Amino acid sequence: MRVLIREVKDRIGSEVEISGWAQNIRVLSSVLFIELRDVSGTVQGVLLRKGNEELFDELKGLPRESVLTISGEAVKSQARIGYEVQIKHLEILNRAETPLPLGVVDKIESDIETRLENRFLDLRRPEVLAIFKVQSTISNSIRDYFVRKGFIEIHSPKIVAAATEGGTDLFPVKYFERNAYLSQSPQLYKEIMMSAGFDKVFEIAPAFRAEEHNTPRHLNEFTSIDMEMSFASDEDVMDVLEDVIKAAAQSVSSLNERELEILGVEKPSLGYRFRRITYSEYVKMAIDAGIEIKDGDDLSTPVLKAVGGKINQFYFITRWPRVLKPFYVQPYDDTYSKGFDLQYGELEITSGAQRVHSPHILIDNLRSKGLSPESFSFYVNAFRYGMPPHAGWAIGLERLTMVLLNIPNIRETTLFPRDRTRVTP
RNA sequence: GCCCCGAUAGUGUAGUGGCCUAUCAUCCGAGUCUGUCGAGCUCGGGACACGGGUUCAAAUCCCGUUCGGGGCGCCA
Repeated sequence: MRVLIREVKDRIGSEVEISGWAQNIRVLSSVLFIELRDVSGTVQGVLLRKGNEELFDELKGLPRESVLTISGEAVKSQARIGYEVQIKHLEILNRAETPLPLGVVDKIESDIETRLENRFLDLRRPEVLAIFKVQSTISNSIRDYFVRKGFIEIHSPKIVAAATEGGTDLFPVKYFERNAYLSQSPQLYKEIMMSAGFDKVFEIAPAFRAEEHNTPRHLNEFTSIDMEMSFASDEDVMDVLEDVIKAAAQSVSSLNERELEILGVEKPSLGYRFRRITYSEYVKMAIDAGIEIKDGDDLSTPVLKAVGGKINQFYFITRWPRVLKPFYVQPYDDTYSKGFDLQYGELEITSGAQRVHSPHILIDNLRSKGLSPESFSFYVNAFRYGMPPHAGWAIGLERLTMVLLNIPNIRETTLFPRDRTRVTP
């Protein structure tokens, strides 16, 4: 019966059977050591030549990263971790080819490009696995939070007929005799769910953006964590967002101590209240920092770096100018809106807003953004027969993972990233 | 879309016109070593992205192609 390598230390003195990858084999004249790795950790197996000549010779020539099962007694030893497995039986399940296109335990760091080309090998590295164990905690914790608070999980269509928000480029797909697109966001659908009376919904699903960006923080396919709630304001959903982020950080701190240690990252400590800085205040801060910008300009990357780069915390930028936000964002006054972003330093993690709920304002907004209300009739109709006030936001899961683990490149927090030039693996 | 940069063994690199039948490490292979743990030691193997040009001479300079990285725009 197979046990996980992590469990071996609780079975000292008894027989164990473990399976995994032979990540390193050290051969001396009459004894050899084999480091076996599985999802839970590594342990060393040891074999004396004397009395095991045949097994010894077989293992001696085994290529690294071959998959095998070994069994034998777990014993205390002078191994670094204090115990090892004395090999009695061994079954080679699959022999790896040589040389490896990417060393799993080599002392040499490979380029991100080489690593992504051979991602299945790269993902075998404990520090890469750790990222995705943490990401699993984050998404589970957020899902758990929503379910506890009475949100309904939804699954909106990813093949859509038209641009959801305008602006962003979409990936066209052939839909039988018509043209359709991959969804850039569940925005319109989650709002329709408010009209449908679901009250509070969330969705964790891919979003697709056909922008030709080439940066360490953009993907053309990412995982969007969306929420929308009825009878709520921008302030209300900012409270929820702060709660959600703190819950996720708390879960990571308590469930992923080992992964944080492997990654050399401190437990995220979010014992502070997220600051709420209005857009206009932010512009003033930029001006004070000597940057040329005026109220009404978008916050460019250099501005966010100059101002936000000094804030090593989560904080909101609120009340954005209406002209800089999409048509569905509720006005605050003639100039400003109830749209907000959640930032960490210079990086945007979330954007959200209280939404327009009046069909008349919605139609005006669509027109003023140069969009045709007729082509959004499936959406506008939901506003005409009783749409409650509502608000919501969307977090990028990969970006949140970057921030909580202090990882500078979003490709590191994505299993198989889709960027400007990569569709395989 | 605009701008900048890069491409040398499986992997990571050295190299700035002749000293390059190309450096080092890792890796792979052979051998050696009763307990290693980044094992050690000896020997061996393996590369100048592609096409064109300049030159007596090109990994090195120029042009193009392909692929990649970064910055900006835009966004999660």
